[in-house]
Amino acid sequence: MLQDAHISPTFSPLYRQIKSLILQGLESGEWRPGAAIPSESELAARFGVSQGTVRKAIDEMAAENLLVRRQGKGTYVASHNDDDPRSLFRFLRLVPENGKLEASQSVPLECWHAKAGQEASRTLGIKLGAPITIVRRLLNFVAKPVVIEEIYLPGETFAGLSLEILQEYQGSFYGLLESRFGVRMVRAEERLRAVAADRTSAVLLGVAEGSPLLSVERVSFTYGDRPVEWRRGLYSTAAHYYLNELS
Amino acid sequence: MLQDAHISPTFSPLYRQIKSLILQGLESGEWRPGAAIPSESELAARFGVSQGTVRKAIDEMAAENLLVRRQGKGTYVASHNDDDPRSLFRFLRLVPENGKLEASQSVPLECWHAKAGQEASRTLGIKLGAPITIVRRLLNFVAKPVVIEEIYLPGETFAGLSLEILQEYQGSFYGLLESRFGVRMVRAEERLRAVAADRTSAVLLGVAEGSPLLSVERVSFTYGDRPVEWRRGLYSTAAHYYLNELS
DNA sequence: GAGTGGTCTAGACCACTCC
DNA sequence: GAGTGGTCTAGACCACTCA
Repeated sequence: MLQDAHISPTFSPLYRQIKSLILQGLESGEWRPGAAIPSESELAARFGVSQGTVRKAIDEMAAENLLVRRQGKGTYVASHNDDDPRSLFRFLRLVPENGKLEASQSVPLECWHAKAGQEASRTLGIKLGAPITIVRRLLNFVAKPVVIEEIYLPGETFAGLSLEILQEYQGSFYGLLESRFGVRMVRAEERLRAVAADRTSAVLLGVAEGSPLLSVERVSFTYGDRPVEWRRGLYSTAAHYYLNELS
Repeated sequence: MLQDAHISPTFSPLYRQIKSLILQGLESGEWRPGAAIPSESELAARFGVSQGTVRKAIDEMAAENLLVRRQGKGTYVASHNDDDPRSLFRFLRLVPENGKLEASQSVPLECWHAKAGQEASRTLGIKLGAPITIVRRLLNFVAKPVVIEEIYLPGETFAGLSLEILQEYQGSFYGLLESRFGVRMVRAEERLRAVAADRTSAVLLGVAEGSPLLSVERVSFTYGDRPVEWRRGLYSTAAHYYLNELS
């Protein structure tokens, strides 16, 4: 039975308890990304609350991009593998200057294994010296390289990731992590700076050494605000810009 | 009387009609920023709908940062002049490297009047040659200059804006535009690029000429997605970074 | 036509704020 | 204690999807 909503002292409304119960279902893998969760009335019966209460819980989770409602069909676990093109660009804010929506193409360059240094262990919340996997890749827009990134992943969570897997996979990087390792990225923080291009980056991006690049450092989180990815990208903003909506 | 919600073909639910009615009250200035709007039950009576329907309309507007709910007190028109420090930093995403929340201090340098060129007229949605006001200013963090910006405003909307007014005013720039000109910024789009510092910017920011700076171009919108501000800033990201939350 | 989410209602009670 | 927003319920009906 559910805790009575009105006892307190740490008052938590019923719909939030329902929310965390649904969240448990997501974390435990009971409902996988892309799959449908039970209908509102079914959940209401299971949890012993009214449909309106379940509705409010789901509403909040839909607003947080954890669930996706589809009228007439059902409620689904949000996924990076769905057909909605927006979910592809939800984390990549780079837009071509001419406005056209170009498909970006990922070119994995390297993938190797290492031990977590101080910075990696701190940002990923793992032990110093714990295994990590590092991916180096290029992002092309219309066959021209625009982004070079290095991605740091906790080795235990993504054991078995290799260059071959990256090259084979059709779809987005987060789609791969989701379908192959069952880890779904829910939100991320990006820190942006302007930096000068070093020699190797300049060559890869086809710009002059020392020319200004946009440095984008990202930490991504899965359910429960657990950090599971740390990456640093260098963006060439000669023909593209980073678009951000403030509200 | 309200349009019946179930006639269609362009079906618009009742609560959205209520929403646009409340929006009218905001645009017309019936309820000014910082002031309280009528209670839910009062609005329900006025519009001839149930309280739940008004509630849903207000919920959406609160999610869009147009209104602010305060339990036990009432619902208020969102303002850049409230005491909540978050509303100050809602549009300035620059964060010091050391993590401490520093107060930024604005130093107006110049304020002059001109005629809108092609770019200004297009982004601000005004006629070519229409009057515009241009503000040039520095942003200091702990007495050190970190940002230099130029702000383009439609002259008719902000008639009378001068350097003296800018220097006198205590509070944020958007707070000034709001209390003095009755224009509230609701959302904005920012386009970021990495650029090399030109001579004058380098001097003002205390960096070497040619060193990388973050160029931030912003278009801000008031109610009804009407653009009313265009600005370009150059951010020194030596000791600060631009923080963005992706979700 | 059955099942899903979406809207709308009316009413009860709770939590918070202020007088 | 009166007034506000916040939660929860139960029930009706609508819009959409799919078979």
